[in-house]
Amino acid sequence: MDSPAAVAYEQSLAFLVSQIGARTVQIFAELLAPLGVSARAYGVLSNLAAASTQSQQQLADALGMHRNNMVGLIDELEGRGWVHRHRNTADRRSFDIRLTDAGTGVVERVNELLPTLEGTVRGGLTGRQYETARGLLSSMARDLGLRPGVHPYLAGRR
Amino acid sequence: MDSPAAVAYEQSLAFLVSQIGARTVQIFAELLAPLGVSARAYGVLSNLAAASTQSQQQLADALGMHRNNMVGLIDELEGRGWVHRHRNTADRRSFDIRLTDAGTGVVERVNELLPTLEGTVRGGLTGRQYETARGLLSSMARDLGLRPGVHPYLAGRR
DNA sequence: TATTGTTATACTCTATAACTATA
DNA sequence: TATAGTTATAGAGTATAACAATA
Repeated sequence: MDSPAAVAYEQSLAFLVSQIGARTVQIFAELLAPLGVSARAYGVLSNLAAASTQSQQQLADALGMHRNNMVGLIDELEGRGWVHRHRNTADRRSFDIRLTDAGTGVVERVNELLPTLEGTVRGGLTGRQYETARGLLSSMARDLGLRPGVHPYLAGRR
Repeated sequence: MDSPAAVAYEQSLAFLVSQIGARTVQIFAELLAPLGVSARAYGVLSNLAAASTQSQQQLADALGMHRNNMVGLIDELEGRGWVHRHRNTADRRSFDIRLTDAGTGVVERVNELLPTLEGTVRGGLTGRQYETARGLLSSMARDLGLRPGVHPYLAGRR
Protein backbone atom coordinates (compact mmCIF):
# COMPACT_ATOMS: atom_id res chain seq x y z
CA MET A 1 0.00 0.00 0.00
CA ASP A 2 1.81 3.10 -1.21
CA SER A 3 0.73 6.58 -0.24
CA PRO A 4 0.73 9.48 -2.72
CA ALA A 5 4.17 10.93 -3.17
CA ALA A 6 4.60 14.43 -1.74
CA VAL A 7 4.58 16.39 -4.99
CA ALA A 8 4.42 20.14 -5.38
CA TYR A 9 0.75 21.07 -5.48
CA GLU A 10 1.07 22.39 -9.06
CA GLN A 11 1.90 18.87 -10.20
CA SER A 12 -0.55 17.06 -7.92
CA LEU A 13 -3.33 15.00 -9.45
CA ALA A 14 -5.90 17.10 -7.60
CA PHE A 15 -4.59 20.44 -8.83
CA LEU A 16 -4.00 19.31 -12.41
CA VAL A 17 -7.44 17.75 -12.83
CA SER A 18 -9.23 20.76 -11.35
CA GLN A 19 -7.08 23.20 -13.35
CA ILE A 20 -7.71 21.40 -16.65
CA GLY A 21 -11.37 20.83 -15.73
CA ALA A 22 -11.97 24.52 -15.11
CA ARG A 23 -10.29 25.47 -18.38
CA THR A 24 -12.35 22.83 -20.20
CA VAL A 25 -15.56 24.39 -18.88
CA GLN A 26 -14.36 27.79 -20.13
CA ILE A 27 -13.58 26.42 -23.59
CA PHE A 28 -16.95 24.66 -23.74
CA ALA A 29 -18.72 27.88 -22.85
CA GLU A 30 -16.78 29.72 -25.57
CA LEU A 31 -17.80 27.08 -28.12
CA LEU A 32 -21.45 27.35 -27.07
CA ALA A 33 -21.54 31.15 -27.01
CA PRO A 34 -22.10 31.67 -30.77
CA LEU A 35 -25.18 29.42 -30.52
CA GLY A 36 -26.53 31.44 -27.60
CA VAL A 37 -26.61 28.35 -25.41
CA SER A 38 -25.33 28.11 -21.83
CA ALA A 39 -23.73 24.95 -20.46
CA ARG A 40 -26.65 24.72 -18.05
CA ALA A 41 -29.17 24.94 -20.89
CA TYR A 42 -27.34 22.27 -22.85
CA GLY A 43 -27.41 20.02 -19.79
CA VAL A 44 -31.20 20.18 -19.72
CA LEU A 45 -31.68 19.89 -23.47
CA SER A 46 -29.37 16.91 -23.89
CA ASN A 47 -31.01 15.21 -20.92
CA LEU A 48 -34.40 15.66 -22.58
CA ALA A 49 -33.02 14.36 -25.86
CA ALA A 50 -31.78 11.23 -24.13
CA ALA A 51 -34.70 10.49 -21.80
CA SER A 52 -37.78 11.85 -23.59
CA THR A 53 -40.22 14.02 -21.60
CA GLN A 54 -39.67 14.67 -17.92
CA SER A 55 -41.15 16.94 -15.28
CA GLN A 56 -39.18 19.93 -13.99
CA GLN A 57 -38.66 18.08 -10.72
CA GLN A 58 -37.32 15.01 -12.52
CA LEU A 59 -34.97 17.18 -14.55
CA ALA A 60 -33.76 18.93 -11.42
CA ASP A 61 -33.11 15.59 -9.72
CA ALA A 62 -31.34 14.19 -12.78
CA LEU A 63 -28.99 17.17 -12.97
CA GLY A 64 -28.52 17.61 -9.23
CA MET A 65 -30.15 21.04 -9.27
CA HIS A 66 -32.87 22.51 -7.06
CA ARG A 67 -36.32 22.71 -8.65
CA ASN A 68 -36.49 26.45 -7.86
CA ASN A 69 -33.59 27.10 -10.19
CA MET A 70 -35.16 24.94 -12.89
CA VAL A 71 -38.10 27.33 -13.29
CA GLY A 72 -36.11 30.20 -14.76
CA LEU A 73 -34.06 27.83 -16.86
CA ILE A 74 -37.17 26.29 -18.43
CA ASP A 75 -38.62 29.81 -18.85
CA GLU A 76 -35.54 30.72 -20.85
CA LEU A 77 -35.59 27.56 -22.95
CA GLU A 78 -39.31 27.98 -23.62
CA GLY A 79 -38.77 31.61 -24.59
CA ARG A 80 -36.18 30.46 -27.12
CA GLY A 81 -38.70 27.99 -28.50
CA TRP A 82 -36.55 24.98 -27.61
CA VAL A 83 -38.97 23.28 -25.18
CA HIS A 84 -42.69 23.42 -24.37
CA ARG A 85 -44.53 22.92 -21.11
CA HIS A 86 -47.43 20.48 -21.43
CA ARG A 87 -49.71 19.91 -18.45
CA ASN A 88 -49.49 16.34 -17.24
CA THR A 89 -53.11 15.15 -17.47
CA ALA A 90 -52.51 12.35 -14.96
CA ASP A 91 -51.04 14.72 -12.33
CA ARG A 92 -52.05 18.29 -13.04
CA ARG A 93 -49.45 19.67 -10.61
CA SER A 94 -46.61 18.88 -12.97
CA PHE A 95 -45.58 19.65 -16.54
CA ASP A 96 -44.22 17.34 -19.18
CA ILE A 97 -41.26 19.26 -20.61
CA ARG A 98 -40.86 18.33 -24.27
CA LEU A 99 -38.14 19.22 -26.75
CA THR A 100 -39.37 21.10 -29.82
CA ASP A 101 -37.89 20.47 -33.25
CA ALA A 102 -35.85 23.62 -32.78
CA GLY A 103 -34.60 22.27 -29.43
CA THR A 104 -33.61 19.00 -31.03
CA GLY A 105 -31.71 20.97 -33.66
CA VAL A 106 -29.79 22.88 -30.97
CA VAL A 107 -28.73 19.64 -29.29
CA GLU A 108 -27.55 18.26 -32.62
CA ARG A 109 -25.58 21.39 -33.41
CA VAL A 110 -23.90 21.33 -29.99
CA ASN A 111 -23.13 17.64 -30.34
CA GLU A 112 -21.31 18.45 -33.56
CA LEU A 113 -19.04 20.78 -31.57
CA LEU A 114 -18.10 18.16 -28.99
CA PRO A 115 -15.37 16.49 -31.09
CA THR A 116 -13.71 19.90 -31.39
CA LEU A 117 -13.71 20.27 -27.61
CA GLU A 118 -12.46 16.72 -27.21
CA GLY A 119 -9.61 17.37 -29.63
CA THR A 120 -8.60 20.55 -27.82
CA VAL A 121 -8.54 18.89 -24.42
CA ARG A 122 -6.73 15.87 -25.80
CA GLY A 123 -3.94 18.08 -27.10
CA GLY A 124 -0.97 16.07 -28.29
CA LEU A 125 -1.87 12.75 -26.65
CA THR A 126 -1.40 9.72 -28.90
CA GLY A 127 -4.36 7.41 -29.50
CA ARG A 128 -3.04 5.05 -26.90
CA GLN A 129 -2.39 7.80 -24.33
CA TYR A 130 -5.85 9.18 -24.99
CA GLU A 131 -7.50 5.84 -24.22
CA THR A 132 -5.32 5.40 -21.13
CA ALA A 133 -6.29 8.85 -19.87
CA ARG A 134 -10.00 8.19 -20.40
CA GLY A 135 -9.72 4.86 -18.60
CA LEU A 136 -7.90 6.31 -15.59
CA LEU A 137 -10.27 9.27 -15.30
CA SER A 138 -13.25 6.95 -15.63
CA SER A 139 -11.89 4.90 -12.75
CA MET A 140 -11.32 8.02 -10.65
CA ALA A 141 -14.85 9.24 -11.35
CA ARG A 142 -16.27 5.90 -10.23
CA ASP A 143 -14.21 5.90 -7.02
CA LEU A 144 -15.40 9.45 -6.28
CA GLY A 145 -19.00 8.26 -6.57
CA LEU A 146 -19.78 10.55 -9.49
CA ARG A 147 -22.89 9.66 -11.47
CA PRO A 148 -22.10 9.22 -15.19
CA GLY A 149 -23.18 12.28 -17.16
CA VAL A 150 -24.08 14.35 -14.08
CA HIS A 151 -21.86 17.40 -13.78
CA PRO A 152 -21.37 18.81 -10.25
CA TYR A 153 -21.17 22.27 -11.81
CA LEU A 154 -24.92 22.17 -12.41
CA ALA A 155 -25.71 21.41 -8.79
CA GLY A 156 -24.46 24.75 -7.45
CA ARG A 157 -22.53 25.18 -4.21
CA ARG A 158 -24.94 23.72 -1.67
CA MET B 1 -2.92 10.86 -37.26
CA ASP B 2 -6.00 9.47 -35.53
CA SER B 3 -8.95 11.65 -34.58
CA PRO B 4 -10.74 11.21 -31.25
CA ALA B 5 -13.15 8.31 -31.30
CA ALA B 6 -16.82 9.30 -31.15
CA VAL B 7 -17.51 8.34 -27.53
CA ALA B 8 -20.64 9.12 -25.54
CA TYR B 9 -20.08 12.50 -23.90
CA GLU B 10 -20.26 10.97 -20.42
CA GLN B 11 -17.09 9.01 -21.19
CA SER B 12 -15.30 11.72 -23.16
CA LEU B 13 -12.03 13.08 -21.87
CA ALA B 14 -13.50 16.59 -21.77
CA PHE B 15 -16.53 15.64 -19.70
CA LEU B 16 -14.65 13.34 -17.31
CA VAL B 17 -11.90 15.83 -16.56
CA SER B 18 -14.34 18.69 -15.98
CA GLN B 19 -16.64 16.49 -13.90
CA ILE B 20 -13.81 15.25 -11.68
CA GLY B 21 -12.28 18.72 -11.58
CA ALA B 22 -15.48 20.32 -10.34
CA ARG B 23 -15.90 17.65 -7.68
CA THR B 24 -12.29 18.12 -6.62
CA VAL B 25 -12.90 21.83 -6.10
CA GLN B 26 -15.93 20.98 -3.94
CA ILE B 27 -13.95 18.53 -1.83
CA PHE B 28 -11.12 21.04 -1.41
CA ALA B 29 -13.60 23.68 -0.25
CA GLU B 30 -15.07 21.20 2.24
CA LEU B 31 -11.61 20.44 3.60
CA LEU B 32 -10.84 24.16 3.95
CA ALA B 33 -14.17 25.08 5.53
CA PRO B 34 -13.26 24.08 9.12
CA LEU B 35 -10.25 26.41 8.91
CA GLY B 36 -12.43 29.26 7.71
CA VAL B 37 -10.35 29.62 4.54
CA SER B 38 -11.71 29.98 1.01
CA ALA B 39 -9.94 28.48 -1.99
CA ARG B 40 -9.41 32.03 -3.25
CA ALA B 41 -7.82 33.07 0.05
CA TYR B 42 -5.53 30.06 0.02
CA GLY B 43 -4.47 30.95 -3.52
CA VAL B 44 -3.25 34.33 -2.34
CA LEU B 45 -1.68 33.09 0.88
CA SER B 46 0.23 30.23 -0.75
CA ASN B 47 1.41 32.57 -3.48
CA LEU B 48 2.75 34.95 -0.83
CA ALA B 49 4.40 32.07 1.01
CA ALA B 50 6.18 31.03 -2.19
CA ALA B 51 7.19 34.44 -3.58
CA SER B 52 7.63 36.68 -0.53
CA THR B 53 6.01 40.12 -0.54
CA GLN B 54 4.13 41.37 -3.58
CA SER B 55 1.87 44.29 -4.42
CA GLN B 56 -1.87 43.74 -4.88
CA GLN B 57 -1.41 44.27 -8.61
CA GLN B 58 1.34 41.66 -8.76
CA LEU B 59 -0.80 39.19 -6.83
CA ALA B 60 -3.74 39.83 -9.15
CA ASP B 61 -1.55 39.26 -12.20
CA ALA B 62 -0.03 36.11 -10.74
CA LEU B 63 -3.44 34.62 -10.04
CA GLY B 64 -5.14 35.88 -13.19
CA MET B 65 -7.56 38.04 -11.21
CA HIS B 66 -8.50 41.70 -11.62
CA ARG B 67 -6.94 44.10 -9.13
CA ASN B 68 -10.40 45.41 -8.20
CA ASN B 69 -11.33 42.01 -6.82
CA MET B 70 -8.06 41.76 -4.94
CA VAL B 71 -8.97 44.71 -2.69
CA GLY B 72 -11.77 42.94 -0.85
CA LEU B 73 -9.81 39.72 -0.67
CA ILE B 74 -6.84 41.45 0.97
CA ASP B 75 -9.28 43.31 3.26
CA GLU B 76 -10.60 39.95 4.41
CA LEU B 77 -7.16 38.41 4.87
CA GLU B 78 -5.97 41.48 6.78
CA GLY B 79 -9.08 41.36 8.96
CA ARG B 80 -8.23 37.78 9.84
CA GLY B 81 -4.72 38.87 10.75
CA TRP B 82 -3.12 36.71 8.06
CA VAL B 83 -1.49 39.50 6.03
CA HIS B 84 -0.51 43.15 6.55
CA ARG B 85 -0.40 46.06 4.12
CA HIS B 86 2.90 47.94 4.26
CA ARG B 87 3.32 51.10 2.17
CA ASN B 88 6.04 50.62 -0.41
CA THR B 89 8.46 53.44 0.39
CA ALA B 90 9.97 53.36 -3.11
CA ASP B 91 6.57 53.65 -4.83
CA ARG B 92 4.01 55.06 -2.46
CA ARG B 93 1.11 54.10 -4.74
CA SER B 94 1.45 50.43 -3.89
CA PHE B 95 1.47 48.22 -0.82
CA ASP B 96 3.79 45.38 0.04
CA ILE B 97 1.50 42.58 1.15
CA ARG B 98 3.27 40.47 3.74
CA LEU B 99 2.25 37.23 5.39
CA THR B 100 2.01 37.39 9.18
CA ASP B 101 3.07 34.50 11.37
CA ALA B 102 -0.61 33.57 11.64
CA GLY B 103 -0.89 33.60 7.87
CA THR B 104 2.13 31.36 7.53
CA GLY B 105 0.51 29.00 10.01
CA VAL B 106 -2.68 28.85 7.93
CA VAL B 107 -0.73 27.96 4.80
CA GLU B 108 1.09 25.21 6.69
CA ARG B 109 -2.16 23.80 8.07
CA VAL B 110 -3.77 23.77 4.62
CA ASN B 111 -0.69 22.15 3.12
CA GLU B 112 -1.07 19.36 5.64
CA LEU B 113 -4.55 18.70 4.24
CA LEU B 114 -3.39 18.40 0.63
CA PRO B 115 -2.27 14.75 0.88
CA THR B 116 -5.79 13.88 2.07
CA LEU B 117 -7.27 15.58 -0.99
CA GLU B 118 -4.73 13.90 -3.23
CA GLY B 119 -5.59 10.48 -1.79
CA THR B 120 -9.33 11.07 -2.27
CA VAL B 121 -8.93 12.12 -5.89
CA ARG B 122 -6.51 9.28 -6.56
CA GLY B 123 -9.07 6.74 -5.38
CA GLY B 124 -8.02 3.19 -6.13
CA LEU B 125 -5.29 3.97 -8.65
CA THR B 126 -2.10 1.94 -8.18
CA GLY B 127 1.18 3.77 -7.74
CA ARG B 128 1.96 3.23 -11.40
CA GLN B 129 -1.47 4.36 -12.59
CA TYR B 130 -1.21 7.41 -10.36
CA GLU B 131 2.09 8.46 -11.93
CA THR B 132 0.74 7.77 -15.41
CA ALA B 133 -2.33 9.91 -14.74
CA ARG B 134 -0.23 12.78 -13.43
CA GLY B 135 2.03 12.59 -16.45
CA LEU B 136 -0.83 12.59 -18.95
CA LEU B 137 -2.65 15.44 -17.20
CA SER B 138 0.58 17.41 -16.99
CA SER B 139 0.99 17.01 -20.74
CA MET B 140 -2.61 18.08 -21.37
CA ALA B 141 -2.17 21.15 -19.16
CA ARG B 142 0.93 22.13 -21.10
CA ASP B 143 -0.81 21.71 -24.46
CA LEU B 144 -3.71 23.84 -23.22
CA GLY B 145 -1.27 26.61 -22.38
CA LEU B 146 -2.08 26.55 -18.66
CA ARG B 147 0.42 28.25 -16.39
CA PRO B 148 1.68 25.86 -13.68
CA GLY B 149 0.00 26.63 -10.38
CA VAL B 150 -2.44 29.19 -11.82
CA HIS B 151 -6.03 28.01 -11.44
CA PRO B 152 -8.52 29.41 -14.02
CA TYR B 153 -11.16 29.30 -11.27
CA LEU B 154 -9.55 32.34 -9.67
CA ALA B 155 -9.69 34.40 -12.84
CA GLY B 156 -13.49 34.62 -13.00
CA ARG B 157 -15.57 34.32 -16.14
CA ARG B 158 -14.18 37.13 -18.30
C1' DT C 1 -0.27 60.65 -18.87
C1' DA C 2 0.00 56.17 -16.70
C1' DT C 3 -0.44 53.19 -12.69
C1' DT C 4 -2.05 51.49 -7.87
C1' DG C 5 -5.45 51.02 -4.98
C1' DT C 6 -10.21 52.08 -4.07
C1' DT C 7 -15.23 52.66 -4.43
C1' DA C 8 -19.79 52.31 -6.62
C1' DT C 9 -22.97 50.12 -9.51
C1' DA C 10 -25.07 46.55 -12.10
C1' DC C 11 -25.57 41.95 -13.29
C1' DT C 12 -25.43 36.87 -12.73
C1' DC C 13 -26.01 32.88 -9.76
C1' DT C 14 -27.38 30.67 -5.90
C1' DA C 15 -29.85 29.65 -1.35
C1' DT C 16 -33.90 29.98 1.39
C1' DA C 17 -38.45 30.47 2.46
C1' DA C 18 -43.09 30.90 1.47
C1' DC C 19 -47.01 30.80 -1.57
C1' DT C 20 -50.68 28.15 -5.12
C1' DA C 21 -52.74 24.36 -7.00
C1' DT C 22 -53.13 19.99 -6.99
C1' DA C 23 -52.79 15.25 -4.94
C1' DT D 1 -50.26 16.41 4.64
C1' DA D 2 -47.28 16.12 0.85
C1' DT D 3 -45.69 17.43 -3.74
C1' DA D 4 -44.86 20.37 -8.31
C1' DG D 5 -44.26 24.58 -9.68
C1' DT D 6 -43.74 29.44 -8.69
C1' DT D 7 -42.26 33.82 -6.65
C1' DA D 8 -39.56 36.91 -3.67
C1' DT D 9 -35.64 38.05 -1.22
C1' DA D 10 -31.04 38.07 0.20
C1' DG D 11 -26.43 36.91 -0.45
C1' DA D 12 -22.26 35.73 -2.99
C1' DG D 13 -19.20 36.74 -7.04
C1' DT D 14 -17.91 39.21 -10.94
C1' DA D 15 -17.50 43.07 -14.45
C1' DT D 16 -17.22 47.83 -15.52
C1' DA D 17 -16.35 52.43 -14.87
C1' DA D 18 -14.65 56.15 -12.40
C1' DC D 19 -12.03 58.39 -8.67
C1' DA D 20 -7.71 59.91 -5.56
C1' DA D 21 -2.95 59.54 -4.79
C1' DT D 22 1.33 58.94 -6.74
C1' DA D 23 4.60 58.24 -10.43
